[in-house]
Formats: sequence, C-alpha cells, structure tokens
Amino acid sequence: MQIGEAARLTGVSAKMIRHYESIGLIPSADRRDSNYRDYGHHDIHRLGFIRRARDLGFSIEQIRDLLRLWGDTQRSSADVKALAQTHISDLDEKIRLLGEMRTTLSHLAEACDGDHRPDCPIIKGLAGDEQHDHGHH
Amino acid sequence: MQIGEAARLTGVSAKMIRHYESIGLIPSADRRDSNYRDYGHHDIHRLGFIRRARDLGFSIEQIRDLLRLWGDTQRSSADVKALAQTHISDLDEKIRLLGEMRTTLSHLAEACDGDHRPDCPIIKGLAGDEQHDHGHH
DNA sequence: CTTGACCTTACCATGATGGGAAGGTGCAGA
DNA sequence: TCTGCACCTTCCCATCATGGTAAGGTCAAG
Repeated sequence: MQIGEAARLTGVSAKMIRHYESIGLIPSADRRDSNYRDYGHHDIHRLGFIRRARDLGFSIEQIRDLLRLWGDTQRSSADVKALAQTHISDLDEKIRLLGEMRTTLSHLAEACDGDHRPDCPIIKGLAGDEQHDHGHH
Repeated sequence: MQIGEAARLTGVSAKMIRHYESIGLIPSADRRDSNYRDYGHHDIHRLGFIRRARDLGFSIEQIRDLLRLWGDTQRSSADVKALAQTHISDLDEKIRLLGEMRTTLSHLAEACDGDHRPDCPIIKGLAGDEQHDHGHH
C-alpha cells in the first residue's frame, strides 16, 4: 500500500513516516517502479507500535530502544520494565512541575478580584513586589 | 552593568537576554563605547518579571501580553485574570494528558513481572496485541 | 488529453534554549 | 609594554517532533 493509506491505518502522518525512515527508526521502505514507497502489514505493525509508544510520551530515542527490545527475543521483561519505569518517573516529574506552576498561579489568581479596577496581585507577583500586609515600616 | 551581571541577577541567561531583545520582548539595550550592552535597575526589574512569568510556564507571546498589561495603568485586573485563567486551563490540560499517559503506562508496568523471562505485557501493549485471556476462538 | 488525487524531494518554520566559532574590549599583573 | 584572562560582540547551527509549502512526477478515471 502507499504511504497515505499506511498513514491512515496507523495514525502516523505520511510526513512523519518519511521522517522516521530518514532517522533510521524504520527501515527504508520498498519502492514501486513509480518510486512510491510500498508498505505491507509488517510495516503497519511497526508503525502502530511507534504511534502507541509516542502516545505514551516516549521520546524517539526511547522508542528506538523499545523497538530493539521488541525484536529481541532474548531480552528479559525486566529490561523493558526498567525503561518504562524511567519514563514513568519522567512523567511524574513533569506533572509535579506543572502542578507547582498551577498552584502558584492559582493562588495569585484567587487573590485577584478580576474586576474593572487596575490593582492586580497577579501582576504584582510577577513584578516581584513583596506584598506582606504587615504595615511594616 | 554588563549583560553577564544582569543574567546573574535575574536568572535569565545572557543568551536569552539577547534573544528577548531580538524579538522585541525587551527594548534594545543601551550600549557603551565598547558596544557592550548596558543595563540598569529598570531593565533588571523587567527581566525579573519575564523570568517569573516564564517559571510559571507562560509562553513568550503571553509574556508579551503580560508586560503590556503591566505597563498599562488603565487596564482592569479582569484582563490579567483572564489571561492567567487561560493559562491555568492550559496547565490543567497538560497535566491531564500526562496523567493519562502515566496511568496507562503504569497499568502495563504493573502487569509486567520484570524478571529474567522475555514475556512482557508492556511490549505486547505497544505492539497492539489484544491479550484478553478469554480463550476466545 | 485533462483533471485530480496521490506521490516524490527539498527547504523552512515552530518554541525556548544552548553551543560554539571568530573576533573585539578591558583590566590586572609581569 | 606585553600577556593573559574574563568578558563581550555577532553569526550560525542544534535540539525535538511536527507541519507547511513549493516544484514536480505518477496514475487512474472521465
């Protein structure tokens, strides 16, 4: 089948299929006389694997490792699990950082009246104004 | 002061200070006879604002808007709050997506023994294997 | 033979940041 | 004065995953 159908079947754009080929994530596709790339069910399977890994947030290099592990009948499941757990930790860290941002920002937003007046704790917070209402000095 | 000290004081790298100038996020810095950029406390304040906004995950274009709102004494706090809440929603969506990835991946990882044997539900999940143990067919 | 849908390669863009090269400036010490 | 070192300048390239567009080739249906 042509690249467009492969893209439709796998959810990986034709653009990205070509890209993955260019970086060696997938082998060079067979070519028809027309020079059009030609894909079979084996390629579709591989592309589906890649898309699912990508949807789980794995990087291209991690996906490269996963593909190698997929094709290695010798490897232990511990090897795969280790890679997965590294990625879970990465996800946790990203979630933590975004959550910190959200917490800080929502505290500022809660303190902001959000009315027609210009006074705004959000802007003050960003400007680095200390606004302890200590009546200090 | 020179760009290096401005970088040290604000936590924005010299590289990024020049970049922010080139995209018009900050005005062109004054120059000394040596052609070195020269920064004062006003610049430092602005860069600090930018760094704090960046630390909260605002995009450059959002920071551009925030800086405009900062300098606009006419604007209502509602304008600022609206921008902040848009960003909070963006953060929530990112957190949600990462959380979904984490959940899916951790379910696969839990099902994986992680021992010396090659059988691995993580790889099977990525490969798109349906593994209902229904004895179906 | 034309039209339209598909394919090809090649180049450029994103966003935020860093790296490095090649060269100028400025100050302190021998 | 010369030297060394720390700092600065501009310019170009890289990241990561993805998309856009241009200029052109292929192929089947009408």
